[in-house]
Amino acid sequence: MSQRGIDLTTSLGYLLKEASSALRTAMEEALRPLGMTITHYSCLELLAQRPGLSNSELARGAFVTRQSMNVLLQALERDGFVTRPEEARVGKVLPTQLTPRGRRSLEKATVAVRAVEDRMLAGLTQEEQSNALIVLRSMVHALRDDNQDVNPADH
Amino acid sequence: MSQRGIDLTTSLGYLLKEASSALRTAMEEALRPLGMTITHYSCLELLAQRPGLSNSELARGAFVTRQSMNVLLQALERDGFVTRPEEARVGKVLPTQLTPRGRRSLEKATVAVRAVEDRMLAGLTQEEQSNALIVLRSMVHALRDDNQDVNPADH
DNA sequence: CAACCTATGTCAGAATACTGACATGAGTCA
DNA sequence: TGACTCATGTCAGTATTCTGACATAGGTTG
Repeated sequence: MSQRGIDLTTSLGYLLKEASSALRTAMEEALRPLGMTITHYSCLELLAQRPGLSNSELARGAFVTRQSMNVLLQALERDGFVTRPEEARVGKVLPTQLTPRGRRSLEKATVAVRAVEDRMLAGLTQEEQSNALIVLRSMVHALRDDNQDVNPADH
Repeated sequence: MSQRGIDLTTSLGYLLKEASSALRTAMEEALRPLGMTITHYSCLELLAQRPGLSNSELARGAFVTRQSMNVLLQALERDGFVTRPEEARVGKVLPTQLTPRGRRSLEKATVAVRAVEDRMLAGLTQEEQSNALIVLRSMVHALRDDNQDVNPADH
């Protein structure tokens, strides 16, 4: 009669959280010697690949609120890792750029993070990895707010 | 010469974080009407499946520190969702039990969480799901602290 | 037995992220 | 043009989690 619980040992949701937690811990340990946090690193990595990203765009890319990213950006700007124009050229958007110092800092972090990711992927075939990519993308898509109960309409 | 960045669009680590973030947001929205947080729910679910778990064991199962779980347990005990003995029968371990009220509260939450998980799994075949389980377990294992560079020695 | 190590529960302070709120700029629509 | 909606940057306060620290219980090892 009463609803049975969710079996944690076979729940994809639980295992997803476990894997994410393990990755987070490993990355924190790898970045700690560099005095860098995960959000800190994510911000620099995003800026390296897509220079000129705004505060809100960086927030979405790093999976935090724009308020959290804002305080981080102010610290990064104060310490000379990034630069932002005084005023917006259009709207209120302030495009952010990496400084040479920010780029150097990111390079060390990338080495450390890549080592963690390589360790995580060890023991998985190329096919398993690409299958995992597909499955994770499907989960992300299915969980979107704007995807409550509509039929699968491909872009 | 210089280390190239990590391509976020094809990085399993980044996608893992994205999926985990999406799941977290969806679960928060589902649990908010019940006045329950994710850690809160995780604690009750763990106790339902393995009654008598200690504070530290619950912390590991919910992927938080034992300090965080401790403050949560004190609140849950104060509000009558769980009970703990005054003194430890052996060592310092205080086995925790769900109260009837805690069990009722959990049942509503399980329904909400199951709906989220079903939505996440929609569009995935049974085979894709079990393959994803295997891949995630492999990642978790590879990231363990006590698994730095030893040869694959099974259990 | 004594020294050591590990695990646990707990308190206190620090760090981090979040919610709420406000003003402003851009696009839409009647 | 004016009203409306939406997104952005930012400030302030709150909440949650973490790190540091301590005392204690149990097992291990010499």
